[in-house]
Amino acid sequence: MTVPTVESYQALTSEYFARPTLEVARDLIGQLVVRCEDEGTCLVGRIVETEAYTEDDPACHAWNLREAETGAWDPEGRGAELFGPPGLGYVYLCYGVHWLLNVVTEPEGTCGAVLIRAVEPLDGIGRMRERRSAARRDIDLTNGPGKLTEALAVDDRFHGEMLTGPPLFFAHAPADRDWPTAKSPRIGIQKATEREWRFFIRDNGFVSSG
DNA sequence: ACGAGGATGCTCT
DNA sequence: GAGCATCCTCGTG
Repeated sequence: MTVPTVESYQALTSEYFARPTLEVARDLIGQLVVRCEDEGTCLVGRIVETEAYTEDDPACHAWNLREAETGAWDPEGRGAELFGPPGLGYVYLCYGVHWLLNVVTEPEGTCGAVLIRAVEPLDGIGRMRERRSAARRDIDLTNGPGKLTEALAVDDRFHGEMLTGPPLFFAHAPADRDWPTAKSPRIGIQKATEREWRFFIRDNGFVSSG
């Protein structure tokens, strides 16, 4: 049994994320999240659920941050990082308890991000179990946005960092399989609930229950 | 299986 | 003080 190393993975580049947010959110389904730890070994999960957040979106943290007249945005306002370079990490504390992992999309100067809501553990499951002591079953290791950050040791260290290389990055799946992908309204929000901006692999047990 | 309620910290009113 | 892009525990069936 070989332990996967960083060299095994082809990272998704900043150019990959410099596209329309909905496109990126859908394309990320089936791709990998790679979290490198000491000695070059990695925790790896397959992305099975995402959500899109855009500038024209009342549910987005940076909604209304741009001034209509000048086109500028308040760099100190909440969510200003969402205007940053594609591939940037946007990690924030939810309900004062859980870190949630987003990756910034669209060209720099345009607001957008994809929330990673669930992954399927592929490698490093033993270490995920250690971190997720509350998970009774393996199915509960990473089937939610706050759960996967705990399992993968993701916190605000990655807020404002580029996620295009180690120690935390996204990567092409080895075999580009076509997963049966479905969409639905986003989970846990009160605004713009009619938009079907959540994407997930149909019948995958690691998708969050909502 | 399923639902209620609490934890906990940051932002904005 | 209210509102959150959530999760866990502990009740009841």
